[in-house]
Amino acid sequence: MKKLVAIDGNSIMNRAFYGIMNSKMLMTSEGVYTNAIFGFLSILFKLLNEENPEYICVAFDLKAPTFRHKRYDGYKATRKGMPDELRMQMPIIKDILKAMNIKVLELEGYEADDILGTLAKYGEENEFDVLLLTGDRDALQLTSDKVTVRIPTTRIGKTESTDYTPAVVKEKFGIEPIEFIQIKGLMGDTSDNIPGVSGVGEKTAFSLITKYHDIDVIYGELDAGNEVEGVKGKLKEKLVANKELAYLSRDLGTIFREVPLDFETLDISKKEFNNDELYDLFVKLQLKSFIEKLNLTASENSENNEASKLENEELMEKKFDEFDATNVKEFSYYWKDDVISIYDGEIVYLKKNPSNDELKKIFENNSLKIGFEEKEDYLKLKKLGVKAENMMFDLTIAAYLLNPSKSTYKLDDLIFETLGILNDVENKNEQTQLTLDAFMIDASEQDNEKNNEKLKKYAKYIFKCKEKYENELKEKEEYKLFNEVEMPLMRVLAEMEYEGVLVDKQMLDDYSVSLNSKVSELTKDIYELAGVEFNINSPKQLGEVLFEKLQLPVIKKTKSGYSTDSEVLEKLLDDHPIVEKILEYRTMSKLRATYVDGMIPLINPETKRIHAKFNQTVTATGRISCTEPNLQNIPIRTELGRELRKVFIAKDGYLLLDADYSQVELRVLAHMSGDKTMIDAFNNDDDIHSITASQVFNVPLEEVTKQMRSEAKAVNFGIVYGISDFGLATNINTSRKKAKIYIEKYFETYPKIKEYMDNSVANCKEKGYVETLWGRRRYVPEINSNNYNVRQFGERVAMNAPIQGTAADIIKVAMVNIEKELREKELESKLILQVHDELVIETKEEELEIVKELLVRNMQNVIKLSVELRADANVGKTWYEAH
DNA sequence: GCTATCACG
DNA sequence: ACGTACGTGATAGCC
Repeated sequence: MKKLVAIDGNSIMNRAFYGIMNSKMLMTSEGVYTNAIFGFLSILFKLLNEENPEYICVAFDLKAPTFRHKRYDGYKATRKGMPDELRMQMPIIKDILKAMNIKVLELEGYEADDILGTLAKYGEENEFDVLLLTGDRDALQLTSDKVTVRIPTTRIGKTESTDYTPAVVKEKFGIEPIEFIQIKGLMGDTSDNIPGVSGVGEKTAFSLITKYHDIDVIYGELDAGNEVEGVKGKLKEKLVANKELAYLSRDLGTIFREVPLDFETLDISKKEFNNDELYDLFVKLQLKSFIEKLNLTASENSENNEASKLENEELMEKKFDEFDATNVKEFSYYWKDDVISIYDGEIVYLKKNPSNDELKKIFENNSLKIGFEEKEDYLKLKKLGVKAENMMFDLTIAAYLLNPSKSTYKLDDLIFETLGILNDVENKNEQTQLTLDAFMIDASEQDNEKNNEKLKKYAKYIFKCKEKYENELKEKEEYKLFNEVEMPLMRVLAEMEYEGVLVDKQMLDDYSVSLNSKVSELTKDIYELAGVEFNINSPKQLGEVLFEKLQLPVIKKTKSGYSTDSEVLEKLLDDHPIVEKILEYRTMSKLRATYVDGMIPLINPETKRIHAKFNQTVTATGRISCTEPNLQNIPIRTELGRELRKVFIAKDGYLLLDADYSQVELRVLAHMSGDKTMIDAFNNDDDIHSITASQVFNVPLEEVTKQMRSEAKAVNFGIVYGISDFGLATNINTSRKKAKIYIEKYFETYPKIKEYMDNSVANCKEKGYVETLWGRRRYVPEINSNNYNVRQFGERVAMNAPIQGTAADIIKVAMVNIEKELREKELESKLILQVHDELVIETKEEELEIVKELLVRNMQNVIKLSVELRADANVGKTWYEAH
């Protein structure tokens, strides 16, 4: 039997949109959402693969009113329109279906459901095996011997589904498929605003229909004045009173199966995909995985023929010996494992197992090195004794500046997005070929050859990407930031990683032992107080003990159960002695797991130092992040945690010199907003939080209490984060009303700040991005969302990113200047850490005074703002003393 | 792989 | 009526 598949396009797109939305907001770099398209196609390709139907089509609803609207004014009246993020994906999916040569059916006056019903009927009458794909349970009424309804079960990341045959329907719902319309008649449908019989819900409807199968039977008996078993009292009254509505609802809920489709001319047979059109669409939508999955290729006929040319043109190759870096102004390279490929814009060179001398020939010269993740190369070379020069165009960093919100910057993705080339499509095809031929040709030899070809292409594509990126950076006025801040900083970060920070391993080991004994003691106490042994680290088990066994009041819930975070535990302190122990346990076990046991294996046995990674392309705001380990979140707020800083020490003859900015973000805000009151406060060297408190709480400066200052501080922070009354209220534990008054007062005190914030939001709405003082951009597509929460988030981002980002710019410039001056003055002190507003230098004792002056001066003189930048320095043998 | 928690600026 | 403070990373538990 031939297979016919009919899909409810609206319903599946809807499912896909909400199904994938939470996991990741898929969209192209220009802000075109693709999550529903991605989900729809994932489901569609899976279906095509598994079913391989001879006939297939997709039905969509049209906006025009249907016969149901004419029948009943209220039909779908309460339905909200689809969100813009989904709406914009509808025409695109239709274009894709067209390129796939899959028939799209839309008929004025009918819903997709009706088209599915009509096709199903046609299929039944003409001996087809019909499969209906929809997310809507209403379609279950269509199942029959020949018609199966498939409903995807929305699971994030997976496309699973349930197939409904009449047997499955009977088993799950206890009724025949066609009886679903009777159910509709009784219970209606809130989402479509079908009334049903008021007061009759799911339970009653199913029990009545299981027994009587048809509302005609029920009303027949009732009209005849007979007793109907199970229909008494209130229920009987309601059924009688709402008879008309019941019949209307049944009609509305009945899928119409006589849609005027001309089956004579309708061609829904499955055809070949149009490679060129699909390729172009997927390139535009940046949906690389589908190009891979379908083995689509760039073609000369496609819109993207530039990509196809680039991909197919012959590469001129010369022997590596003929490469002379001093002869070219720039070249790109790709270095993987033991092979390095080089492209100078015309000629490609390949070198296997380069010697140190050969590496020097490549990298120790003045020509511009264009690469991918150059920091890693710089470090690798430095460890080999090669000093890379003019390594000043890194694709990752360029791509990051152009869009800092991406989660990864993989080379294949960058090539795909900028050049429209999918780098390993060919490779995939050939790989299957290769296994077949393996017994005839030396596979590894061929493998190597393929690999070399790929490496050469990488070098070329990196060169081509650079041209585009350079232009784009210039267009967006981010080139100076790239060339004068980020690229020089890359080297500074590499040097910092190379240096690392010295750790007192003995002290760390001792700390581990003492924490171990404290943790086991606490564990014992907790078990005793709970009267049961359980895993204290499991929030689930802990929740059961606290809130079920011990009956403590539930303060807050999480998605999966009781919340047991420190905020909740603080509130329960007086209710049970176990709470204090748990809080202490948490502190200790956090210290042990993350900062002691987690850190020990990261000490390099040769240098005795921790060489953490400083990442330059992670944060959306321009800050640096730090991993393996994260040295930017070493405890300081509690004395116990702070002790840990004693293990970070300076080597013999050296000291740790630590300087941090005072209130950079607020100073940046004062400058960018131009608020005179705040500028004056900073320039008078006043305590900004106290000044704020005195204004907001309406008291003279001398009468500001600690409590008031602390709350004013929270308001200042809140302002920087893009304040809301709710957020401030939870933070300082007060009412929303009071928080609102504080904010109003704040804006009265600093009127220009209010103006600046409003302006940031308005500007972002118009341009789609915000920028820092150095022109660093962050795109904020959320700001035009129809979803209130998403939009609010966008607005906060628009307020916060320029401030946090400008502060990041400032310290980055300082770092570049500091490293440069240290180098030029041939000092032996080295920058080793950055913690957002703090820098640490391991400084030679004899150099201390020079370096201290140099450090503070460079931090303060980054830029002349309308407020002074202030940095304060401290010295010590350990980080504990220095900060 | 996701969730909850907690460490920092 | 609804739920939000901004930016990160590491660990443990759990599916």
